[in-house]
Amino acid sequence: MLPAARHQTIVDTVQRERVVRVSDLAQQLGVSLMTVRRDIELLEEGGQVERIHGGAKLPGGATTHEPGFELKSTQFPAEKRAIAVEAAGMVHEGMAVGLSAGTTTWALAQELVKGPRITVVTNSVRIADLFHHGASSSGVPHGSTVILIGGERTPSDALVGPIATAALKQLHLDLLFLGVHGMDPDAGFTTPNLLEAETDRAFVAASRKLVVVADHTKWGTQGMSTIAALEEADEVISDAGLSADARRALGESVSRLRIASSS
Amino acid sequence: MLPAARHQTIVDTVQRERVVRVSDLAQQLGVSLMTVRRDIELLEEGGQVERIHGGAKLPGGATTHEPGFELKSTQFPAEKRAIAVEAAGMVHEGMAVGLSAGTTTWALAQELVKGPRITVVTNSVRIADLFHHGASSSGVPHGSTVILIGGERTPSDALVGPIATAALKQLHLDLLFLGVHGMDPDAGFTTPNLLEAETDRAFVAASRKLVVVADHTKWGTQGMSTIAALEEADEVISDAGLSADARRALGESVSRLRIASSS
DNA sequence: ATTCCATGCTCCCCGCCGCACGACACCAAA
DNA sequence: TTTGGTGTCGTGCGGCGGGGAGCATGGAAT
Repeated sequence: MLPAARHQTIVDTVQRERVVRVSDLAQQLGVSLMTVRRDIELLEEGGQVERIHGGAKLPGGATTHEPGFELKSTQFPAEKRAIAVEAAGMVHEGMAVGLSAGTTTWALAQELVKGPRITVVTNSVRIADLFHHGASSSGVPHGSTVILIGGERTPSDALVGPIATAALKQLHLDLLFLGVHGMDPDAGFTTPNLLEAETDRAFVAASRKLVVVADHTKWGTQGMSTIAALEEADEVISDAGLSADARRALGESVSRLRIASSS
Repeated sequence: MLPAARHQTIVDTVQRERVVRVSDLAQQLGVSLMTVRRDIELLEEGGQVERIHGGAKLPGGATTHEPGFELKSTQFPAEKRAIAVEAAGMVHEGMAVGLSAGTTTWALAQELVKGPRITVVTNSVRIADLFHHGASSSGVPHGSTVILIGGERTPSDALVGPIATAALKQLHLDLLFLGVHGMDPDAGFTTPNLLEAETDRAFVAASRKLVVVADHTKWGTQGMSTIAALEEADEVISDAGLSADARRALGESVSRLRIASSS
């Protein structure tokens, strides 16, 4: 195995596991402990991992948040935040707003907590938590009502399944912010999880207006399951990194394309 | 287990439970009390948790009004644990089990996590979290399926309301463990929260068998809203502190009264 | 054939962890 | 309030396991 391939494997493993021990890596890679240590030393200089006693972890204070999640949420913080701020501007007092599960919608939720009193409907436990005790920790109670849609839990902390879709059929939302894993002119808005796609479709059906929030990296990605065609979205909010191609295609398909500026 | 992984688990647990005790963490992580204390000390310097007597809590949380209050309120005394162990013995592989929200059912959930693979239906976010995260952090995934019933969130972390009751109407449970705030020969099983009582009634209706878990302090307490009459319970599990009066009254009303011994 | 370099090995050092004891905080009863 | 009891916290020491430096080996490039 080439050193470069080994390094890549180590980085991948660290990103996946958050923390790995030298001995495990050595066994997995079929090399000695010393080699792994030296690799980690190199990777640390490149800032790709952080060395700790007995192994390596992903760099930065990534350990401060929760499994697998913060990795994505810190990937493009500026862009996501900009999108969130832009999206939050669409929300007014008293509205019934839907938030699908995802890192972008989570960033949006962080903005909405600071905003006017609204009713939030979500299938993300994390987002519900944010409103629930995000409120109490900030001292002044946040008046917003949060309805958490039930169901079974996916690895990404979304609640999905027949319970969730049935609950959504009873509800009618003014506005839905949908986070997606991919958007593509052919496949439309997609997610890799079949059950989550079904729940997202129920979300879409329950809402009068669909706003997709997606940073530019989502363009061109096709998840396994389609949530909706591009044309079904009333608005798409993305960031300045979006390619000209994408802007053109989205501009033709959706009613309005907003580009959030990171300023 | 690596220190970093341990820290991560501690932070996750604190975020999930709001407060944890050193001894529980030590047991869960398989390390000594001293190690946990040292970890918490480090994490406190990083501002990720806040140290309190006997454990840790999430930082800056408005959960505390009086010093040292939190631990007491969330620890489960021997009685609750004994009840939980007794109740857990009724659960077998593959069953569909309902758990209402409450501290006693939460204690029960902690036992069930260690037990056979089952399907759990609950309206408590904390119980759902317990199964979800408890699994990943303990290394070996817990095979149980957890369905979280949706709705609006009460201060006690229960999800209630029409969404919740509608979801329960679709489900049929083998067994329901119901936690109550009070039980009384006249008022029956009660809770102070009207919405929660409604959801609990839906729980009762969805289940073939009703088991009420309640420590002896609940006897004689009348909450504002009645969930069910004493006669509706198939079993009641309480602890040795239950008065003779209570034992007689319950013995006449329910099919079976179990007293959990704290041994 | 020679040089270079990545790898593995070994010894020694150091940080981490657990145990035991004394000090202290919290709670409860008077 | 004071007093007693229980459980928690902090420190010192010893053991253990991982980290680091230097050297030997083997393969590849020159």
